[in-house]
Amino acid sequence: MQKGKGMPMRAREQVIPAYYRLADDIKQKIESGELKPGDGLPTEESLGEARGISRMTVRQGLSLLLEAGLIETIKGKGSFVSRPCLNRLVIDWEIGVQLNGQEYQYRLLEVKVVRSEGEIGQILGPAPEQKIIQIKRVLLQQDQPVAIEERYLPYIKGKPLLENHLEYADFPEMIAKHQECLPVRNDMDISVALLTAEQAQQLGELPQSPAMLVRSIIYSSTGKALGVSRLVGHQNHLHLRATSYPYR
Amino acid sequence: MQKGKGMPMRAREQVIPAYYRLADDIKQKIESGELKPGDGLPTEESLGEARGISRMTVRQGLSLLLEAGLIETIKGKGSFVSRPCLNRLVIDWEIGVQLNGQEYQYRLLEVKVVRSEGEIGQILGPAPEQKIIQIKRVLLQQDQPVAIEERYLPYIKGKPLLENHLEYADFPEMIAKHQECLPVRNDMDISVALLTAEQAQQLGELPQSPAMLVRSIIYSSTGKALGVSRLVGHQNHLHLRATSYPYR
DNA sequence: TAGTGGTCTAGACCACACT
DNA sequence: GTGTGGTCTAGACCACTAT
Repeated sequence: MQKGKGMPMRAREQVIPAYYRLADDIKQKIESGELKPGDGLPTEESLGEARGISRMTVRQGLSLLLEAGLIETIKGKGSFVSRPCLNRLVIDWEIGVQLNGQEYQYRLLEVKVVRSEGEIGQILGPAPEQKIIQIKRVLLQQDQPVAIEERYLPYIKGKPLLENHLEYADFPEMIAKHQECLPVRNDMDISVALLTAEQAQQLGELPQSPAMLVRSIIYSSTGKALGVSRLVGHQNHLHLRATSYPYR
Repeated sequence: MQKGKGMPMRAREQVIPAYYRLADDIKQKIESGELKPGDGLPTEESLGEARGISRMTVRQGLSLLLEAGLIETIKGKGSFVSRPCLNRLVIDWEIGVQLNGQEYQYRLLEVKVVRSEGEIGQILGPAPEQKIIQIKRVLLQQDQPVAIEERYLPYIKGKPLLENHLEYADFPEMIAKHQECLPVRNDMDISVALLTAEQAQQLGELPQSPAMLVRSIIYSSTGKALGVSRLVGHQNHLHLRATSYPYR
């Protein structure tokens, strides 16, 4: 723990970079209330002079706070503490997490090639001759079925779906493997639905029971839909948790 | 529009900063497929040489791509195109947007002070003598009630709730005005619930009708709960839309 | 040992906001 | 005009990776 000659002060300080320490100090002051939303920060130059670091290094530190949404900067005026935005929320979509964090298993129900029609056909392809792969799986917790997932993706010659993908891959991963285009966007729609007779039977519920429906559409960078997934979850087992954007 | 002597080439290029143009060019190459996930980028030095800009400027550009999740950098090895993460989704929680984007109105139903008890009491305060303000509002679309919102926040002396806040402020904003601590975090839980008799009556539905329930808890930086909100939405009117993190 | 990204400097000029 | 943040340079040394 001693400094010693092999470890000069200079080096010790560099274990944590100067720009990071600056950002951390200011973050502390904001979270402790010493700096309140709307308050102005010292100028970049004076922040650097106070710590003996150059302005570029100060800016590197401030850019961290900017990314995190802790401050805003206005050219010609200065940097100011911003009010945290609590209306932008992040969902980490890992199905295991959403199922109350408990263990779960998959069981493959069905894989078949269907015609492009109905709602899914509308999304996936205007060409009516387009063939679509449909994959149905059931999610189990302690051998109890808790949700049904249907995935739809265009049938592409020479891009077979490997068995282990069918069993284990999450949807964006499966699409990345099966498609020629790179998937770059995922749009989700979360709503309440009533179980169809078939779904109810597979879940061991009564038809018309309420359930959460999560529909997900994967797009390429050109805006082409590469796949659709529909997850129908038992109301008592499927929750979605979201939290406001980092503000770390 | 001519360059003229007042507008040398140098200045014209600076309209869009060099670091931004670098980032944009690389982004194009990734989205067009010229650069695929896993591919390595040229070194920072060579990127700079090719464009006649310094390495620090190159790094500023790459940091944009890093933020956006388009690339990853590994010290000592290089920068690499990353596979976009489609499992992190963002919800912009603006109630108007969630209600199918249509116009809506609020109607205040009730404001009262209640004792801290039950689920809300558990969250808001261990002190049983703590008083809690309860605010109930109904959301209307075209004069049709579509959702009920209940807000709970600790009663704090000398921090009155102004009438216009009751009517119009969103929840984080209301808490920021009424609380001494700065709200920094919002945890949401989205689930399916059945309408109580009272809720059904207020929404003009049958009791036990399925609905979407969005519970939101606002926290301070010390982890203290500053408020709880429960939004119960009619299944046909309340959707949540989420999209994968920018990847702009 | 050579190559890479990570950190940092001490300047410079610019555009913008105030007064 | 003065002060601020935005952009940019031409170096430097470091730590890490690979060979």
